[in-house]
Amino acid sequence: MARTTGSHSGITGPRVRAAALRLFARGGYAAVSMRAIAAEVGVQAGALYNYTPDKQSLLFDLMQAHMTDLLAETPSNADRTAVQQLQDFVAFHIRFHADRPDEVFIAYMELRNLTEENFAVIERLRRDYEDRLEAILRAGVVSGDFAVADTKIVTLAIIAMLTGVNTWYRAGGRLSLDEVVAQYWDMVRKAVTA
Amino acid sequence: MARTTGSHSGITGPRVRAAALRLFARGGYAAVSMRAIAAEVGVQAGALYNYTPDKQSLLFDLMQAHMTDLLAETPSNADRTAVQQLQDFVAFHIRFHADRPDEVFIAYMELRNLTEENFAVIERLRRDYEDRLEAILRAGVVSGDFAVADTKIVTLAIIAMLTGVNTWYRAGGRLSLDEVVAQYWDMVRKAVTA
DNA sequence: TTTGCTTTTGAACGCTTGTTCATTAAATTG
DNA sequence: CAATTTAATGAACAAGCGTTCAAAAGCAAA
Repeated sequence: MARTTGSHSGITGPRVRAAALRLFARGGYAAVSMRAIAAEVGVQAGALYNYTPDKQSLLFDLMQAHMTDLLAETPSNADRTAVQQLQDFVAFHIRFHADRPDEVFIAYMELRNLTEENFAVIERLRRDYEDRLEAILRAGVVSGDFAVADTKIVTLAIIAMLTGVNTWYRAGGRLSLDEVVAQYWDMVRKAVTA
Repeated sequence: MARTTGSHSGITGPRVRAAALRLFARGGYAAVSMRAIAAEVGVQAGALYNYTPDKQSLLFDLMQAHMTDLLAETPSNADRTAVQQLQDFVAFHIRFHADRPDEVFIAYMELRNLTEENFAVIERLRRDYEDRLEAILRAGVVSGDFAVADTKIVTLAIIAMLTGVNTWYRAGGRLSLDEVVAQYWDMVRKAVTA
């Protein structure tokens, strides 16, 4: 037999990406075989190559889509004060990442499994995101609201702290996301306030 | 030929662990073959099994040694105030981790490549370390020096922030380690102070 | 119902994987 | 120098890897 009953175009593609996302996040890119992804989809390994040229592209496309979404949804309202913009950023970062644990995990853990060219693309997007936060911090320093000696370090420190939420936060746990956001905002605000 | 000229007992073992450490940190556990480790040592793959029962033990032993060292060297001076102890902890964490980038990378990235039993051991050591910091924070809350709503969250937030230093700090870079420690201590102090 | 297109199968390709072991050579001991 | 111990080789094992492709089967349009 070949084509199985009920198989349709347009549905297998997304299922391949979803399976790769789940399995890469769970076991790591190098440890997940194309046959394992195919099994998750319910298909033979050869069929995957109708939807991706190779395994590397599967990883890269997932990471690029994630970073592009992240940048597209990052709030930027120049009418608000630096303090307000920082608060918006903290809330956005925590919520966006909490919604996409698998994507976040892959984006941070599988960088070294990208080819050189693909890595450069993702790295650039990551820097763009960091620059959004650093711009807010610089504006706050200029306005006198923030007292930070080195905006680059504080940028990286804040992002590391916020992203760390994903290592322990689980929906339905002890704390609501609102409470988490409030507590992290409290720490960030105090850490940067003059 | 078998045993090569100049080969000695007692020297290959450490070299195997050092090679595994370097290569695991660089390429990831799953992507590094026993033959690649052997080549780094300058030996054939079979010889590795004089020094480790299998690949998994190689990874586990590296992680366990790292976590055990970390706990053994964590400062704990009950004579000092909570603020002083927190400052000691921040300085220690940054310096200890900056000295061991490969070990740190592996300890955070390769957890999912441990067997269930091995994972439980490492996870326990990690929690012990977190508990050290949380104890300091609780003492500071009791003494009135710290104002933190949830010591567990703040513990995880601080550790994530401090460990993030390893993603960008390089010896001989723009900032000295003293400056890095001073800036992070400034942020941590402000974030937790009443 | 036949034709043509799309999608999947299943086998095959060459290569790499972790691990074992009889053999051999170097180092050590007496 | 001879006997013994230690350590490394190199071939072999079965299994799994990413990827390709002719053949087969389902679907859509006529």
